[in-house]
Amino acid sequence: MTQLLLVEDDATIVRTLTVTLGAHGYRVEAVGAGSEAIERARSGQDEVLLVDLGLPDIDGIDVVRAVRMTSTVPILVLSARDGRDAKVAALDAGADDYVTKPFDMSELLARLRAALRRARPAAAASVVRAGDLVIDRQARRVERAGRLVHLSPTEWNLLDVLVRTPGSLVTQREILREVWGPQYFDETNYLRVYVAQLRRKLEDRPSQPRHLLTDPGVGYRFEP
Amino acid sequence: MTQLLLVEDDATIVRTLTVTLGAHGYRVEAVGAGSEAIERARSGQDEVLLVDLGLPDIDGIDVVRAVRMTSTVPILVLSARDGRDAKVAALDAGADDYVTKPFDMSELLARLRAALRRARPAAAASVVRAGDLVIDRQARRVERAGRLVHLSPTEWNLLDVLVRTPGSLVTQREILREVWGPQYFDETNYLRVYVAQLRRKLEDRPSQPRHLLTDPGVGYRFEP
DNA sequence: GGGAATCTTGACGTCTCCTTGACGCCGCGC
DNA sequence: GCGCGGCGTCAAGGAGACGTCAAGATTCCC
Repeated sequence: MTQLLLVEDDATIVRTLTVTLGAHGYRVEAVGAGSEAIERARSGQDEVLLVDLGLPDIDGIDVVRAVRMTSTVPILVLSARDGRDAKVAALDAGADDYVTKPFDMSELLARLRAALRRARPAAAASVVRAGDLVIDRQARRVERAGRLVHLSPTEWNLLDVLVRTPGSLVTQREILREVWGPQYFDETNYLRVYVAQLRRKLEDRPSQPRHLLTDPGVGYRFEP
Repeated sequence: MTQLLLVEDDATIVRTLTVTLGAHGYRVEAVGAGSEAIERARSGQDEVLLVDLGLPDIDGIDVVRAVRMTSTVPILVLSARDGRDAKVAALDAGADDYVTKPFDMSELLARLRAALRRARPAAAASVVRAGDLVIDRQARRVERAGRLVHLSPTEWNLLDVLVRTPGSLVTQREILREVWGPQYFDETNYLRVYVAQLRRKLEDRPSQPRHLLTDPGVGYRFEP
């Protein structure tokens, strides 16, 4: 269920969208005035905003601008105006997308998915936790017990391959191909050396690893 | 200057867009085939992709999907097809936006701005503290132990790029692009010189830095 | 036009990282 | 009991990246 705030004063459109979006996994909350919308957006309970430009009190573009002052929530603007200037103004005010009425519902849904897809990883970043380890793939950062751990490029690439699929086995061949290149497929020496280095840096007792596990003869896995 | 990869096989459109986008602050690199695009996107040197759907070798949607496997770079799809299905397919494959040809240039520019605004790291707090350092990004002001530290323009720009995402690694390429411009991507000399200058001004023991850290062969990070 | 600040460039010593080989341990099959 | 293969560990060497310094070159401001 995705919480969506609809800012729209036309009761017919509100009804249509509430039903249709509701059928596609959205919980729709509707407000009719821009001032209400700004206040409610501040509470941060909505994951995405759908803003109509034709509001009774405030211009929709000002709503977008006001919300953007305090929030990075995705905003889609709906409008009957197909004018170039309105689009540019809305997008530059901070809107993420602009859909012209009459709009196609499957397109609107696709654009909502796209906006949410972008917004979500940013909020719940691609961070993997395991015991006292924090691995932030985006920031290329590894912490152990709150302290930054320095990894060499190869060490990081190896860890990244394993962490990408937590808990599941990655074959030696696959690791070698990803980290060193396809022609290194039989250099299992490298794996032994670098896995050992990672364990020394990341495990409490490198000789009895809890996170970087060996499947003898097959490959390695990262266990959270 | 923003580095943009244009994936388009029609030479006329390439020429038009290169000129027009170039006049608006984009450095346009064009490739005509999808396979080229996928390979080049992997290098991570482009800040945004503009993909045409009608390519000679691979379907543009597959290009989008392939790039999305390895990258979160913003992708705008250009297409002559106005069909609902094509839009939905492209957006669900990972495109950030879909613009129908013939498109209005000012709208395309606005959509590019919107996509880039989202992609750029959510501006960290305007004031960042680390030890006895106080860095006010908005005021362009740096204090160390309560005393104002003077930075040259380049020194400031470099520090700003690193402080914008505290704790996360910034690649050499990215720093050079942001501070000196895309064509300086291999002038790592500059980095060494300016990082050293910053350390001399900001670190207690420049030879054992605590905040401006090196990841040899990869980049630098600001550690609070 | 002159001086100061800033940027660019090159050289050199130092350090990190990747690679490689040797050795010991363990489990398994003979 | 013994040999064998796979794994973990260690350390050395060389290539390349980095830190440092200082001398031009350039820009900017007065």
